[in-house]
Amino acid sequence: MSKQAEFAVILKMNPMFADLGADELQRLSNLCHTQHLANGEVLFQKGDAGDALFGVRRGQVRIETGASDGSRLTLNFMGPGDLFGEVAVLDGQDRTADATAGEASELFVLRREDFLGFLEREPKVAIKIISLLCQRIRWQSERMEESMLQPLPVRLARRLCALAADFGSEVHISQEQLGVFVGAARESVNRQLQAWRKEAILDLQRGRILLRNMTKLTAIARNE
Amino acid sequence: MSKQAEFAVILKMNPMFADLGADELQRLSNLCHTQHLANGEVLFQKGDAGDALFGVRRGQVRIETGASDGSRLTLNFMGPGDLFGEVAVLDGQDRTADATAGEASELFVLRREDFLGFLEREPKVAIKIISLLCQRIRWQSERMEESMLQPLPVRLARRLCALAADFGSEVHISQEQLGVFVGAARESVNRQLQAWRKEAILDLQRGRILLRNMTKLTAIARNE
DNA sequence: AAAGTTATGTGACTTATGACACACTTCCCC
DNA sequence: GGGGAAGTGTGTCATAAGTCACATAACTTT
Repeated sequence: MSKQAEFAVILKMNPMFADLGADELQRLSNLCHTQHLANGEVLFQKGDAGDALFGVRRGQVRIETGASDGSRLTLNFMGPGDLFGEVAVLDGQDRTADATAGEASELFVLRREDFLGFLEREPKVAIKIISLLCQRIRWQSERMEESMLQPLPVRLARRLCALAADFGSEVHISQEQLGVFVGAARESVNRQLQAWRKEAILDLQRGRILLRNMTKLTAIARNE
Repeated sequence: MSKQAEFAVILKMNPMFADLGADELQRLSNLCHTQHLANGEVLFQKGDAGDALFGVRRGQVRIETGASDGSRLTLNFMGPGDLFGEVAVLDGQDRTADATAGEASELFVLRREDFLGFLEREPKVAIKIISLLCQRIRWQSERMEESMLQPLPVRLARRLCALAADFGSEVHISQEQLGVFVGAARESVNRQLQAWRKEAILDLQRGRILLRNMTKLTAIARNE
């Protein structure tokens, strides 16, 4: 499979591009480049211009932010097949976090200028993108309100399920960071995790959570 | 001033269209129609196709939703100069609430098909709209998380300030509805309002709130 | 004007979660 | 291998809000 075809598959998996036709997707994929990153290499930093969209071909990229106390908090892990910077490529606003390669990686890069040129040549695609952005706006306002109002166990279960999608059943994250993710105190996170350990839903190790019973966990995430 | 020029002014006031050039705005305004509504007449209902954007020329339109128990909750009031359905006109999704004229009204109507045709002819405008939608997405995700985490008094103050922008200092809304707005129990809303009444920030009447001291209220909304 | 209906005011209780305090463990580095 | 530093486990307490249960007050309908 060609590089471009591989990128097209990744785009297709993202809701933002899922509804594009095969032909449109192909023409778009043809605009992509690739870029290699060594382990620990910085892809972009907070404040950089958001001038490209990235897709992970292989390796891992960590999205993280420097906290005020100097410590770093990982906000997200992007693995093969993940796409990030979709919004930045459309509006060019500055990055709001840092991105660093967690291991030697290869990325697909779609530059903003190329993408905008494409949209200008294909207004029908622009209109589709507009629809998708609108959906996202609606979706966000529905989900957000809903999900922030959920009790901590639900939010926590949802986040663990999401992480499991990236990591498999062994999630490598500290309880502190998990707390930041779900907007809760570290202690509260710990107590909930303990409760679940007693129910054999998961096991705990230092800096690691082993998900034993995804069925129960997703049930909790769906709020019973 | 022509009808179209009047509509252009309304569009210009909305963040979604504020960045369009005068010429683009004019061509867009030329696509508008007007529509008259008698007092109590229904403009659209939940589930209808979102096939147009509306601007209020004169009168008042209530956006409301039928609650499960059959009672109606007013979600918003649109007065002269207000625009609604901006997102629907772009993505055509179904209305998520009902709209009824609160008095005899005249509306500007911009139909979805006309608007999409316009975007297709002017891809540069489409790209601008895309940027604006992206901004909105970012804005939403920032504000939302932040604002749901705020304590009730802050959320309540913010909502009251927003309502004041539409109503002036005499906000006509029940405490029950206010509770729905800010996602809190009616009783909690009442207790907070009582506290503010004692501080002379506002006065309470049946179905009505009189804002006495907007300075203090906005200070609270900004979280001290 | 009597009766019913809706909106408001308030007290008592419950619950979820944050805050603080500290013990214990594991890892890392010199 | 000793001494941090970082991560984790738990108890105690404080607090914000929700829930329930009424009492009242204000409008509506007949």
